[in-house]
Amino acid sequence: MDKRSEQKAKTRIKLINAALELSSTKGFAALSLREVAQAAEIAPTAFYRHFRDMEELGLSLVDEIAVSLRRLLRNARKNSEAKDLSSLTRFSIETFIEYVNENANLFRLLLGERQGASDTFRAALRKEIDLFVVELSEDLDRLAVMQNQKLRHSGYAAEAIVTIVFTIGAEALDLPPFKQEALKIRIVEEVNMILRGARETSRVKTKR
Amino acid sequence: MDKRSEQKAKTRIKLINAALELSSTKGFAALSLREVAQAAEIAPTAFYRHFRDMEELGLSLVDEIAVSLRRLLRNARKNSEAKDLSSLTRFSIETFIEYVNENANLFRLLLGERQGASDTFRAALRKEIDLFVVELSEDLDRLAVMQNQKLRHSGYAAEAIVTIVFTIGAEALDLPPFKQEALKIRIVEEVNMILRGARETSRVKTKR
DNA sequence: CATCTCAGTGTACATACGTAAACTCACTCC
DNA sequence: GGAGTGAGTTTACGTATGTACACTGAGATG
Repeated sequence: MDKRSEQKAKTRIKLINAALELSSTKGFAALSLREVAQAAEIAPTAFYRHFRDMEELGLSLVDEIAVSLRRLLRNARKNSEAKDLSSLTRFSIETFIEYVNENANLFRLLLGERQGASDTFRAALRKEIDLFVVELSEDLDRLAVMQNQKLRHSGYAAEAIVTIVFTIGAEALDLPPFKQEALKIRIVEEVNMILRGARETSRVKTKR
Repeated sequence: MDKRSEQKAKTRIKLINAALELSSTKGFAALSLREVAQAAEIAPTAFYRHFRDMEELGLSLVDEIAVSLRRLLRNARKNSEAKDLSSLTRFSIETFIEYVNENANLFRLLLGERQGASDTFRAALRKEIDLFVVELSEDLDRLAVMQNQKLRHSGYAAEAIVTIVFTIGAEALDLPPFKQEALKIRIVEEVNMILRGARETSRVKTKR
């Protein structure tokens, strides 16, 4: 590869990381172009060689989130063979919390900017989350078949699960490791609740 | 009441509303003292007669959210007599969506600043949400008794429900009214899923 | 090798920021 | 009714912001 464009790519990454780093403490909306440039160790005006403005940088961050989420999904699937649903749930959530810890800044951005940010920004994030929900929904269906069970509207179940896991999981970010254990249990419990509720019981005990 | 402090209270409210208004588009963290003062139609330096800095204003906004949430809960309860659980769920969620629409800015702040903001800010919001969860949890218990049912860990159920309702409900903010109907159905469906999963079935079908 | 390209720099400017200080003047209070 | 109070204003400051413009110099190109 070009030595020139290689160097450019490097600074671009420096900018992205700087923005990620800074946004985790004060929120992306509060970042200034200059402070990002400074953190990336370039002159303010060099910023424009990479992005038109802060909004465009923001969209690149969303891309970053997107590939990161896909990696997460891929990893979770790879290790999900030949397990029963309950230990699979537990395992997936551990994978997830691990991911959250490793990508704290990305994750903070993902959740923090769902509200508040610009329309473009918000829409881009929504799209990524929806995609994640769809994938999980398909996994749930696949799994139900494998286990000879029926789920009703796995779509709703998936959305509910993603909402819970993402939102409660975000709290892990501010917690010391030893407290994260309790959090995991809470999440597992709640996800199981949803799965139980989604399961089509062979004969439901109706009161009347 | 004092004519003087009456006037002061009025400007204070103007400041709070201005901040609320502005924060809904760009996020609270991105607000400057000067623009809030300008929106409230006072000189920038008069801001200090009311708050030490923007952080203190923020905490007042959280207070505003707190009383607003309590009002919501009170209203929902007042109209919840003599209903079965499923229509009660539906009704509560309609009340909630109505509330969200009427307090759009407060609500955006509540959700948007859960991440991102300062520690004090975040902690204050967390406290309010937790309180809400506790109240809902008690309501669930009370209801279960009334209907002669058993719930397991209503606490988890309440947390899951609040998370779902708040997060998905927040999407209503960006939706035209005619699309909000579909959203309500989604929420109702997911909440019912959780409630079904939380219900202690008289005899659980265990595999082994 | 001469020339071109372009990521990054340095300087400059208008504008917005937070806040200190000294002020005004409608009000409260004795 | 005269003194004191305090919400709000005006002026002023040092600092940070976004961005235009002219530049440099290492690396690509023919």
